Amino acid sequence: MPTKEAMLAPMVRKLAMRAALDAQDHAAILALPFSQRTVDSSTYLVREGEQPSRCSFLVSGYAYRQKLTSEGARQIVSIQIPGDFIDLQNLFLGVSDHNLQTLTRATVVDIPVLALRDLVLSRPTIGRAMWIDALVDASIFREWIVNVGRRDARTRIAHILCEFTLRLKAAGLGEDSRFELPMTQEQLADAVGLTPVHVNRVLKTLSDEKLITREKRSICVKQWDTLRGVGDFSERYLHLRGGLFSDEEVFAGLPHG
Amino acid sequence: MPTKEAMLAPMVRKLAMRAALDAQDHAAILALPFSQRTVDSSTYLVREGEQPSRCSFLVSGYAYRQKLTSEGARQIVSIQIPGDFIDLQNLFLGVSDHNLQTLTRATVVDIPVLALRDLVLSRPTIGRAMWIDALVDASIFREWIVNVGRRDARTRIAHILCEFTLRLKAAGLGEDSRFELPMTQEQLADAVGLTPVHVNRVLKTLSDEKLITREKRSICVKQWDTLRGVGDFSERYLHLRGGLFSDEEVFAGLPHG
DNA sequence: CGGTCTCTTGAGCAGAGTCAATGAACGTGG
DNA sequence: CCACGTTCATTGACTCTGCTCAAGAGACCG
Repeated sequence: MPTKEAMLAPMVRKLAMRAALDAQDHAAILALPFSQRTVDSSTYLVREGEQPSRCSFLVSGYAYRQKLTSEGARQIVSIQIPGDFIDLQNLFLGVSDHNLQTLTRATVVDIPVLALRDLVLSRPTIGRAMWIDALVDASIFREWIVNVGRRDARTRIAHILCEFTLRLKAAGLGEDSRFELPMTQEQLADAVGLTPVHVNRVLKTLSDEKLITREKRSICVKQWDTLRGVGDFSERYLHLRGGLFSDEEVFAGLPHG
Repeated sequence: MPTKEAMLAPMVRKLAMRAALDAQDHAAILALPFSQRTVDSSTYLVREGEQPSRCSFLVSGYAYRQKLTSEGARQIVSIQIPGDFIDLQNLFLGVSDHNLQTLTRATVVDIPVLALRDLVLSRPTIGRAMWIDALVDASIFREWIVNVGRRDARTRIAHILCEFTLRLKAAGLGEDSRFELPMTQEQLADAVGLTPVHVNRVLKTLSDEKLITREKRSICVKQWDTLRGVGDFSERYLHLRGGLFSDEEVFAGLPHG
């Protein structure tokens, strides 16, 4: 049984990436009330229309936010990785406007909204860090609109692979440029607004061209520079620089080509 | 020459819709330092890569945020209407990740980022209102991802028309369900991820079916209920209820059909 | 070992794009 | 007040990217 501190430590790490927390900030975060749960993949954490009274933080595992159209089509609007706040909008919005679902078995920490609001008010630096987190989230949404609205299938998929690579790297996950992508091709399709069949064909060509390799659900970027070009990818929208990463750190270890 | 109070009054109105401001909050907003400018249509207010030192508030006129792909394609990621904060992300993000451009001749009020940060810290209710504003923004981005990713052209365009109708109505603009849409079909196309030619065809069919009427750049919704159905539109994501609007107010005056 | 889920591949189709020409609206200067 | 240029809207003909339908192959699991 992990201690309370051990469960909230990833949250300290996350917020410390966004703003310079002092010792009191650390202590205030670790003093938060919370509950913890581990759930199976495909579990709904929040459903559209609900009024959640807590905000969740993803300790381990992956999750995604999705919305359904009346035709039954699903669009994934974001992928959350370990160390992400997954529904910070509950902090101030009453009713959830989307569904939040786990991608894999996952452990989340739930924090009462009211406690988090107090924290944001009483510790300005933490408030700032959370603001930044929410704003970066919004920036990623904007890029996804561009991705889905104006890029062709090949570019779109290369782009999202680049995004995962850098985000996982920034979160300290994945080794070199290999990363576990625990998504089915159907889920990937729902994230980029394509059909699973077409995603499959595009992945095949990327793999035939040796830009990536695939095994099971793990994808390995073999030629970062080329994939970056194919995906029309610029990391500006991830706002990694705002944090503690220099350019060298961001790109270190990614294979040229 | 309008007084200082007159220029900032719309901002008070906007924030008051998001949270219950008291007299001190009002005074604090009206005491903000600011400069004001009126610019022509198509003027860039912020360019991607810049580090703006001020946040802009749109007093009159329309604006949009857009990003360009390396192919030269443009995607509009949001439309801002009078009374909107148009780049609240400058509050805490250093480098702009998108371009901000006026759609029409517009008057904006620029507020130094530092002054706004102080305000957010010193007046918690105002901070809360701005949080909500940013979170609603993000919610709209999510819906746009769905719109562009999973809806066909007809549904997509009907949906965005519904969004404008309600947002303009909530902002106290537009009479009945008539509203001025100061966009070219090319701009509308860039907002929904289609080509101008196809937008034109879809608008024609909507107009042939008497769901809307068009004159110049003004669009009038004739059969709200039907258009809402065609556009697979649900207003939840606009989070109007969080504010001062009841259901009756939101829908009042929209023509049935 | 059968069932289910996911991946893969082919064949044919269609929604939206491209290219191109015409027309309408508007502002400007002569 | 009219001629002209520019911008935007409209329409047709044709193309193509990505979708649909369908079948088969792996992989995993109880």
